[in-house]
Amino acid sequence: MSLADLTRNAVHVLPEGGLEAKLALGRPLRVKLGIDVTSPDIHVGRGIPLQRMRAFQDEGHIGVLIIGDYTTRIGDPSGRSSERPILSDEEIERNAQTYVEQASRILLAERTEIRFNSEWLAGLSFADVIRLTRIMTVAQMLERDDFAARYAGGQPISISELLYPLMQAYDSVAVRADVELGGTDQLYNLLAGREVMEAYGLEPQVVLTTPLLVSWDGEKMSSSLGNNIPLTAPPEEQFGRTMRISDDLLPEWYRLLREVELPPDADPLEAKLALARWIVARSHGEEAARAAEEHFTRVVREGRAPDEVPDKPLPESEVVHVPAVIADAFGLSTSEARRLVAQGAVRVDDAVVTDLDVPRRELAGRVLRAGKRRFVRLVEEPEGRR
RNA sequence: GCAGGGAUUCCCGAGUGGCCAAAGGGGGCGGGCUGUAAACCCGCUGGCUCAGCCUUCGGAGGUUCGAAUCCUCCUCCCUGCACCA
Repeated sequence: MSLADLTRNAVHVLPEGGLEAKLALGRPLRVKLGIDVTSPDIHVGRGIPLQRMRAFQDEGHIGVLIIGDYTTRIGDPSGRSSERPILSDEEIERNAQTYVEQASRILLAERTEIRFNSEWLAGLSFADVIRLTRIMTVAQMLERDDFAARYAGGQPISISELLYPLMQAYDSVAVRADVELGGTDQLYNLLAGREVMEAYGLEPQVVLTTPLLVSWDGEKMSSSLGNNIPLTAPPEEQFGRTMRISDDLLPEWYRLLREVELPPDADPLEAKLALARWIVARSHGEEAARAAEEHFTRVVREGRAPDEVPDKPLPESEVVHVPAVIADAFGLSTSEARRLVAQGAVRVDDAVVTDLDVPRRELAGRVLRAGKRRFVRLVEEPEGRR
């Protein structure tokens, strides 16, 4: 029974029988999951392996969360056609710090061990690195799909990128992992971990992969594509983004995220709303989920202004140049703002604005709206002044 | 090292002296429609208080009345050859 929980939704559990053997050891297993810090967000898709880690924790095992602060300096090329940008130390540091908090929305804190891989990677000597590189061959590396594709397509592959799987594999050595979790795109790296562990005289880890979550655009969820739902995004944002998925993604999302089957006769709208509530509630609690749904109903379904609209002081002049106000209030260029006006997307208290210049008295105290989701209340008094 | 090819607006990708703020697609934004921030249809998509002006086509110079387009140098990428104790 517990084995089924541990491997729910798993795509690969390798080698065959390996997990059973590990469990038979009768001690808490060390279950590793490495995460890169290239982006400041962990999204719900990346939360899937975290959910697996949680399942292990619920059975008394230890989750070892590895923050790839050092590996990020190289950039994992998995599934990418080009090298990731190298982040500055400050950015890496800033991202890493928020990860623990984000992951805690899913993990059991008391059974989580958090490690930064700079802890051991930074101290390796050149000779140590050479020893590591001897374990695998170029041909083995080029077997990896994305490397193979890039090589065949004449795309550049830097030597440092080839080192990535080895570094990640060495993490497994350093933390003595029993099991390593990851998305299916990580299969190669996880298996490399087995090989490297063996070369260092350790019992190789068991590899468990989970499916990649397909987002509303049909692509795998990814922070760099912008089709993601971050675990720490504001409630309304999480809710709205969830509502973007098409109905036929619902069964998959139910299975992978909620870990239940969507009843075949379920009403799509109700099911999607329930899913959105669940996602928000996991991150922010029931109350926030309720508020997010209310916001969605009001703003998106009914097209009305939300309860809380931020204030925006009007400029001093008698006649107000609307594009300038829009640009300033919503962080757009005045050209973009002009286009919005030209397209009839700008309203003041539900009346469509057609003039670029409007007398100040017709604006004061009213709600300015640009498009469906941008609202601001125009006020007389500049903030912080009296 | 040698020889070719390449770098275009957020991305991909046309454009090879004026008709170019630059085709087309993607993405994004907006409007319509909708249970939906889905799908679909239509429009917009460098900046600027905008019938005009200003700044873009890897970088720096140059030719020309006029350059993304021609020339020189530089940077980066790709391919082939050479190298391979």
